[in-house]
Amino acid sequence: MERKGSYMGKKKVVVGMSGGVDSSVAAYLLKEQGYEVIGVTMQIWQDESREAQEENGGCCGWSAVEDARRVAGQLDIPHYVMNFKEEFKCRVMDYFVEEYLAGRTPNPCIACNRYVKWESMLKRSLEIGADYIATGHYARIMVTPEGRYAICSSVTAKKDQTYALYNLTQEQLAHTLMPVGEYTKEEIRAIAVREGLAVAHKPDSQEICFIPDHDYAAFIAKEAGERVPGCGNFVTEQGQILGQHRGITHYTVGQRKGLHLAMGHPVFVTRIIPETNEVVIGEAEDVFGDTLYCDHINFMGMADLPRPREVLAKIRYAHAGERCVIEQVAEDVIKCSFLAPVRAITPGQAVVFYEDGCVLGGGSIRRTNTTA
RNA sequence: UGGGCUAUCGCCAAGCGGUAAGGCACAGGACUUUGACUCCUGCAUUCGCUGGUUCGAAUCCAGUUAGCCCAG
Repeated sequence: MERKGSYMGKKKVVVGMSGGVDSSVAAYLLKEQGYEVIGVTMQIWQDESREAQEENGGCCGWSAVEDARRVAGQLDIPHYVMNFKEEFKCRVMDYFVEEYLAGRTPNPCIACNRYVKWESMLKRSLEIGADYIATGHYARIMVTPEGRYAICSSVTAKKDQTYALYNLTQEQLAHTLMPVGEYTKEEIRAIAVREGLAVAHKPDSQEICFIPDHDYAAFIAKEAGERVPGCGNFVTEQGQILGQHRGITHYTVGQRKGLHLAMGHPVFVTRIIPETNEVVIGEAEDVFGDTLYCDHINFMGMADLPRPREVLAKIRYAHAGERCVIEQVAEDVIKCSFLAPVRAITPGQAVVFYEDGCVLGGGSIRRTNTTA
């Protein structure tokens, strides 16, 4: 495998600047490397209350645009704002709500990456004559011996962001640069300080940016209106009713806190059944499973899956990964059989397959045998 | 209406005359792209109520209230 992009000469690149440290340094590094750099900040949602955003310091608020503009000024590069509110609403926020209504736990960042940051921003960038788009992700893009692009873990495993990028297409990767993937978080911050970038000490953003108060259920209720599921029963796998829940949108598989169930020992959500509006409760060991099926497959480092293959799979962000055998069992369905049980396989979350630190592909978890 | 039993934190539950364990739940904090997991911290001046006996009672006594069981 070889590095991509470094030999490309004087090319034009659009850097998605979130106003944070990472993307600011990304812009700086690319300029140093000789690219013609254009800074772009995406406007993807708008909250009426400004305070909420300022304290959140998220990737997409007001301060984001102002911070990005300030940094672009320091680097002496042009800066534009691109409006992707419609795409974001449709592909991220609506998706987020629909998944919860279906009893699943969505990962909006993955959807945002694939459809907004890349699909929309790349398209618009190519239209204005750019050769590449770049971001501040801690990941690297490699070319496999077969000539396919693959996202690979950065040198800093602890700030790895490859999981959320598994869904990018070959076409998108062909036009993407991730300059900060060559550095550690500490090095990036040091560069920001050394260069006197205005955002050098800004804290990392986290949590879902379009729900600053973290009240997911309230957000879903507001968006879904009449369709929001109401109270229902907490039940055991045997059907025994343990109590009332506040609506399935309040829960995710593996959850312990917030159940208000005093069983004498900790209990966890093992399954959510939207058809009956039930939340199934079980013991700590009941939330382990060894098989899952996923769809919405995206092949990245591997072009297809003609025969079973053992890989490392991550079933949620910040998951270390487990060995498993993957096998294509239908058009757009891969079965994943873990060699050892994994905790809280959650429908809606992504499963991402790795080999030697590089993303082979992944999908969206549908079915599991967590309880059966 | 007689007889018996039980009443301790939101739930369960230690305690048996010496000055209120613990678990769960909950709250706050750390971590975090799952309100996930995990970890840390906090959480009854008070033991159904009223009196009494004791230097001292949640623990003993009397009465009272409530619930459960048996008898009708």
